[in-house]
Amino acid sequence: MDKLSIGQLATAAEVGIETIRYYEREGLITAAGRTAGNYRYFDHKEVQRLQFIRRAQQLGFKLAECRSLLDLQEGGSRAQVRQLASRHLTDIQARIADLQRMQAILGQALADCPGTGATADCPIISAIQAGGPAAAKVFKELPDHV
Amino acid sequence: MDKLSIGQLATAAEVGIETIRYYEREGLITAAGRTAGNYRYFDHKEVQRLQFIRRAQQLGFKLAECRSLLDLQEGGSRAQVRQLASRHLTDIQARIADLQRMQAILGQALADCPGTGATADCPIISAIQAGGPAAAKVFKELPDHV
DNA sequence: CTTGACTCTGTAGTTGGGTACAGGGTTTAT
DNA sequence: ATAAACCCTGTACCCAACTACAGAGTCAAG
Repeated sequence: MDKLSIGQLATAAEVGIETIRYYEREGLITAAGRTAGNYRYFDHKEVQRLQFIRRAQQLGFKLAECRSLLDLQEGGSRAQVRQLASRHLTDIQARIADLQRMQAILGQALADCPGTGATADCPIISAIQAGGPAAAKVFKELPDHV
Repeated sequence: MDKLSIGQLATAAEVGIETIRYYEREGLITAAGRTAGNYRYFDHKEVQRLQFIRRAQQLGFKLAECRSLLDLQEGGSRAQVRQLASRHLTDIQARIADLQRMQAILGQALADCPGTGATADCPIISAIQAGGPAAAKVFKELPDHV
């Protein structure tokens, strides 16, 4: 058979069988057909498709975005791909900025903390409470996605 | 009454009533008692406690970590607080590093993309596929938490 | 004394990306 | 022929941090 069973596809693409069925339900991949006994069979190109999905996930794309990218790959414009990637990059940059703000506050609080004694007036605890010394330097309201 | 009803506490701390009941179930706050009609009542200090939780969340602490911090606040050592904060900071830094790697790949791919034409050989799509030109520069396996 | 606001418990749903069965049917190798 | 290995559907479960009811009881103002 020049087609792959679901197990062969799973092995080839290094994903779980349940994952493939899940992706099929979610519309990310499609079985080429079914055998007489109702077994799915897949084209070899689905291996590439699954690898594409994994790489896109490693770049932080959600499954829905992976689906869009796959759709665009076969019949979309570069402008559309660009827009998707660009929005995603903006989102990543926002998340970096939020994490960096947390890092700044925590790093300062840790630097201020002698590391011994009881927790009364601990600079780390203070940094969490409103107007704590470390927090006062950088504290701001956070957006929803934190 | 010098105590607060759940609704009054919710208003004062600017959280939802359901959130307070959820936090109680999770052991983050405790009602001072119950009325004859089985209504919870709370001490005013719970307002501060809820605000503490919110600030800690804004610093990226999970609820379970907030609970630990609150426990340590009343009867823990600075060393314990330090350890918790320090581990959290390490986690944040790892997440920043991952996001920055994504940013580098996507940023490069976007820079390489003219933004017009079909998606064949689109540098963004290529960056996602194995060995794409932008990806080749920086691509590595990602840890689990991405 | 009634109306409306408030609260109670308990359960289920949300998002995202799967994972884990249970209880069957199919296929393949010997 | 039969056992092992494979596959099917459907459902439920996992994480986190809530949120949304349903259906009942309670409380305060007029």
